Amino acid sequence: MTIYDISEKAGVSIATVSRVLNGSRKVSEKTRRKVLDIIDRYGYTPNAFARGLGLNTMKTIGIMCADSSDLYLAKGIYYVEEKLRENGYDSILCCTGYELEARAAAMNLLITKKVDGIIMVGSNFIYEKDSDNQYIANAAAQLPVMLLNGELNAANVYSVVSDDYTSMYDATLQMMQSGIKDIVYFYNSTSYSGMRKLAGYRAAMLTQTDSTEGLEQFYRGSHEDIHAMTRYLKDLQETGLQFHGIIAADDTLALAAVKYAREMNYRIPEDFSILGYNNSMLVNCCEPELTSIDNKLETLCQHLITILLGLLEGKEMPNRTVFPGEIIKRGTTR
Amino acid sequence: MTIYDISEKAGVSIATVSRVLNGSRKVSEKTRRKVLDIIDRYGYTPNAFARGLGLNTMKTIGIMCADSSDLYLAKGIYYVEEKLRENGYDSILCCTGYELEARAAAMNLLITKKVDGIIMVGSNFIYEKDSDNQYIANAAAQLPVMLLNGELNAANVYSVVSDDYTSMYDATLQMMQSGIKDIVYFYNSTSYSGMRKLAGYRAAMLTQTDSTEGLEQFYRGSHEDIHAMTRYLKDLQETGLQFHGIIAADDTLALAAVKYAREMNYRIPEDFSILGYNNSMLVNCCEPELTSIDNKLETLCQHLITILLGLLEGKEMPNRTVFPGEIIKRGTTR
DNA sequence: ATATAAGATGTAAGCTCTTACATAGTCCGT
DNA sequence: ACGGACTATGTAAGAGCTTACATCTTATAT
Repeated sequence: MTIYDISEKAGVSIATVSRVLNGSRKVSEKTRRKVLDIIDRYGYTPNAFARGLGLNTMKTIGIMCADSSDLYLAKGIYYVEEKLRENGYDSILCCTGYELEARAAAMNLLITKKVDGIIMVGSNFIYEKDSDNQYIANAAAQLPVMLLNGELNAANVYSVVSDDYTSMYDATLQMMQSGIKDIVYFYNSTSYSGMRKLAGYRAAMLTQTDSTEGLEQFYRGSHEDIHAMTRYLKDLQETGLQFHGIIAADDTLALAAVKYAREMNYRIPEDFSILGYNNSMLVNCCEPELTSIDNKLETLCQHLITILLGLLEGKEMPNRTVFPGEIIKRGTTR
Repeated sequence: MTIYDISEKAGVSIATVSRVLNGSRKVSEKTRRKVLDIIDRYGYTPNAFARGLGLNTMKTIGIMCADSSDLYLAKGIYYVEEKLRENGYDSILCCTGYELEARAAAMNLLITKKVDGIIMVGSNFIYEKDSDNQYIANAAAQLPVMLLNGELNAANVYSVVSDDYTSMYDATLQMMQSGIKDIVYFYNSTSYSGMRKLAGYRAAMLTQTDSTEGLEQFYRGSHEDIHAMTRYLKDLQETGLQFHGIIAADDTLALAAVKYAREMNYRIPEDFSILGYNNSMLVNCCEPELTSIDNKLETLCQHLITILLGLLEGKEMPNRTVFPGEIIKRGTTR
């Protein structure tokens, strides 16, 4: 069933059918009715390839993500996909893992598939080495590239980010003001936003201490393995390091911190404070419940899509928008 | 840059270029070299639409999923997507929510986009009413439909499922044999596999009790809100129902159960047993850690993809494959 | 009534590939 | 040396849509 069949049955030309299909206004109401009627009587759907060939777009956005099973990234994908579909676009998903090469390959694949734009969900690896980001800049030469919680100074690359620096700065200061000075920063990602968080922590610490040496702890293991994270903290304690607070770069790490503190028989929050990040469902999973920073993921995604759609309509759009986060106080901090 | 440009620069016809591109063997080695050389000198990539038009496929699989931010489904998407890409396919993702209408619409959209097959990740709503599944059967008339943890008796629909019934049956029996008779079944989904789990629980209970009346508790609220789940259990207790064990249909519900038991000051597992399902990262999030059933999601996904790829090559494939689960014993059961 | 503008529809070219069929070139056996 | 059987390559016809441009209607102004 093609446009020819329809045009024949409706007694009009294929151009008219095409116009009806595309909502062009140059069709009389009567003709439109007739064509629409035939179309759904015969259950015709246009061939997406042919259409793509003619229009040179298929209303599809590529989503790149290191790991769709990551709690936070999965939510990002969810919001982005939802809002795209509400606007008549759909999404090709590419989960790349964390290797640069795989990411660059995925990017090319998406471009080959003729997506109209690319959204990078999660900021991993942005900013590691400057040259490592070349693949993004290259892609941006052909289509708009949106960075959710990432940043890159290149033409046609647009960022929507949470102000992780400030959130972390404020939270750290708050914990210090509650009387804890020996706060470990526990993180597992060197992504753009990961680095911003670390910087916020560090800046706040340095307002009251000389150095954060030894306190910044980078955990390399599995992002899901709470056991291993807990063990890491125990090992750390056994090296002789004193600490009575942990600020974690995400809720999973924070949960491990809670576990550690319990095993050490610290009272939380009287003897030991813990702060998480992302305000995910995990905050309710421990006793006491986790204080965590909400970085307003849904809002970020909403804006990101608005900007992308604007770009696709040829409008000028801001190439960097920043949203504040919010500290959600619960039981693990004073 | 089109195939014409390349053919001209290489001094051959477009047919030859096309043959090189498609790995046809009817090209001399010398010509192939020459063409390949030009292609990558000019960085040419074939137009996916034109190619799709000609070949009537774009090596793309549609993935349907109710909620990509669900812990379990997200993992499913992850595995499926990974294995597809390893085999040269990529994926269009549609998150539909749980409404039938939205699911049917998403299905049509995928078909319109000319995907080569559809994978339904998670079994929600399959089997609710028979007529509700018509949209799946219809889609299957046009392309293979794969059900991960779902089932439907229709042509060209293939299932790969975990044997949830048996897992749940065994686990329930085991808990009863440990001495607990008043076990609540705590669930929140009427999906196919949800129903199978329930049936397993029920069958096991009925080997030792007359009825499970009042013990099967269907929770309707948010799938992430542990507070609400805990409250639900408290309310239940306040109605006067006696229970000293909870078997939950997923780990989130089980975590709420742990929380409930702690708040009631039960000792776990001495006074109170809890079983989770999915063996997700959540099992480490409580004290004691959660006994949970592992339904081998990665294995399921691997087989599902193998079957799909087989079908796409025109092979005969089994339309139903079942894998056993495994009870992973931890601290919440005796 | 006539010229003109506006609106509706049709014609045909174009988008970039794939591939059946035609042709040209090679090699073999007799 | 010639017909036949290959192999390598080219030609041209699709594949199903969009859209600029041409044409035909109809309404409007004079």
